[in-house]
Amino acid sequence: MPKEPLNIHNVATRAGVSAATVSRAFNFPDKVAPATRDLVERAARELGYQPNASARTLRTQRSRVLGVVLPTLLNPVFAECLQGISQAAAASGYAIVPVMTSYEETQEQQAVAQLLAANVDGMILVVSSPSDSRALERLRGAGLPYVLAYNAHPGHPCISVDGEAASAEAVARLAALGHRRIAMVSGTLAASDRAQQRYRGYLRGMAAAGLQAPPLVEVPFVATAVEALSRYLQTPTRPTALFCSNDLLAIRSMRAARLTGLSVPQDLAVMGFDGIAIGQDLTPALSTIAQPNHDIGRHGVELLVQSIARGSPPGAGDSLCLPYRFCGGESCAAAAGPAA
Amino acid sequence: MPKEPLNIHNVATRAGVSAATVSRAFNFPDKVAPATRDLVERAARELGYQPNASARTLRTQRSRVLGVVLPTLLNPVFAECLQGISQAAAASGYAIVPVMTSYEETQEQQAVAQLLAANVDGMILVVSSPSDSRALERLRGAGLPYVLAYNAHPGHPCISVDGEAASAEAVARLAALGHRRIAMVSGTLAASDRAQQRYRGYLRGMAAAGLQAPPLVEVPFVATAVEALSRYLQTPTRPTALFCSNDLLAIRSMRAARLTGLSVPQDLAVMGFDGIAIGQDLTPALSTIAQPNHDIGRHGVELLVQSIARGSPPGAGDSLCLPYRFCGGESCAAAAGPAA
DNA sequence: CTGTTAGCGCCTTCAA
DNA sequence: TTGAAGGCGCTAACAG
Repeated sequence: MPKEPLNIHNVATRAGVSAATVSRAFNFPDKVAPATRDLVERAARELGYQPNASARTLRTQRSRVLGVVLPTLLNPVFAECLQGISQAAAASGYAIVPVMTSYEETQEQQAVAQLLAANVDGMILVVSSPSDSRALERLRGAGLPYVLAYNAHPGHPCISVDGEAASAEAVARLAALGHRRIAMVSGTLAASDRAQQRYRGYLRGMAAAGLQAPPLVEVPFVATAVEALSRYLQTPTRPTALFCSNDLLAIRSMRAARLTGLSVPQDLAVMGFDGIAIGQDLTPALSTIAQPNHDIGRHGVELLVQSIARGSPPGAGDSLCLPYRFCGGESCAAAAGPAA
Repeated sequence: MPKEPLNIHNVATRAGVSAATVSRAFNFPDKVAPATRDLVERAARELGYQPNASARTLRTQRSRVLGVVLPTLLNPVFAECLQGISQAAAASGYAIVPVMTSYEETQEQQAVAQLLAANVDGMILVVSSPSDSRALERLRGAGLPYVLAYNAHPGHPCISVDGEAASAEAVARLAALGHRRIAMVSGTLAASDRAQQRYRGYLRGMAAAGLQAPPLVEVPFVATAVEALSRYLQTPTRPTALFCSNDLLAIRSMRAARLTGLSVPQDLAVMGFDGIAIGQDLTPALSTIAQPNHDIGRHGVELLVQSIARGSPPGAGDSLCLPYRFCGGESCAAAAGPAA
């Protein structure tokens, strides 16, 4: 039983019309007589026909697919963002092709190349460093619409939050609680421009509060983060507050504190950054700078879809700086008074 | 500057050969003379040429794309699994198109229809109920290779763990700790066959331990889960141990306990199910049944890739039951002795 | 309003 | 080893 192909011709024959009419019935229902349309619709339904996306893409040069380049899904920030992208894309009739890069520049390049070959109509990317990215150069060269997410850079269209201001505010809040020894915890600083931006904000906030910033606590390896932090928290000059570059680090810091015998927030205040959902289900609930992860994805999609509709790629001028929200939580409290 | 199209013909001209030769140089490098191959490769590189995926797909009927149907990325279980899928797919030269269904059967159907039209070479799905799924019928009818993930069903190829046995074991361990009032907490039971499977295992485990199972605690809404659980934990006949249908529920249960003034694990033991990574960074670290989420995704991809290579879809006989791992954690302890 | 025609870019016989 | 030709399924001019 060699099943005959389910193409437009087949449907046309069954409906007693031409292929062109079937095509029109699908793409411009108004341009076809109601009676004919019914004929076509019935034939298509009976056969279970769906237009072939590849043929359509080949012919129209539009795939209705958006590429997404992300570091990883193991950090809920990006999972939440991708969820937002997915929903917004679906609402606009787009499919998505995500590619994970593990924070590696070479993988970013490969991802872009792969997605270009796949004929995506646009791309949303989170890169490690927009300044000198070969991947972005390539993209710009191709003239394909793209938007950066989370990254902030004057030369590219970006959906981001002002991480520097947010970090400065976070520090200010900790200072207002009476903390003076506020340390910043970060992953490898070089691996992410967000981390660097947040570090700048931290330094600014410390300066504004008239505090001296202790050395940055860099925790490069996830696997040993809790251990490293525990050791750090046992030093006699340990800080009374930690500002963490992201929520996962903040959660690990809380664990390190507990393992060290410190209670959060009484002995140690912990502030995160990102606003991942699970932070609010912990006890203590995580104090953090919440980014609108879902909306970052959504706005990225909308910017792309609009630009595709109007036929010109988004530019740096289309960048959007979304508001962040300070999320009180329970992991920060007033500093203990000096040992009286 | 009307940029000329970057097609195979163009490359051929520049290399001084025919389009067919360029095609061969890309697809069967051995079937072309080394000298000619160099010519083609150089021309392609200079032009930045990459074969057009849509045209290739149209011609060969193979897209090198796998569809993935998931409930949501907001539960880290699926994010971790998708990460595994993504890596395995990339390793085999496949791209992925994920579609989120919000646990809704109608969305599952749409997702399958959409992915079929997109010419994916195979699909990995997590559905709410395989037994009577219109989506799966459609898929089977199309003869497209597919695998279920997490779902277990004798009529379909599945990558899963024995959730019933695992649940029974979890209960046995709680019973061994001296707990007698062990309640199960679950989301909407009807929304997921996994939840039902785990509930069966719970009942079996209770029976085996000679314990009477209190009524199932169903927590349908995520937003009010902590509140509902807090109320539940204030009842005088509250259990001393909670077996939760998934880790997110377990985490919320721990928070509810704390809010109610109970400490975990001293006053209340909490056991989860899933093994999401973040559970191990909490304090107390989550005791749970860990599933190999990454590997579930990976095996799904490998099964599909193999079946595509051999030209026949996977069958129920190809199902894989992966081992789960009991993860000790810190959220379960011996039951407090009876008030002496 | 509908049909005819041509071609999107590629692969794959078939012939040379 | 290479080239020529046809067609995958669809859409968009252009006729009618």
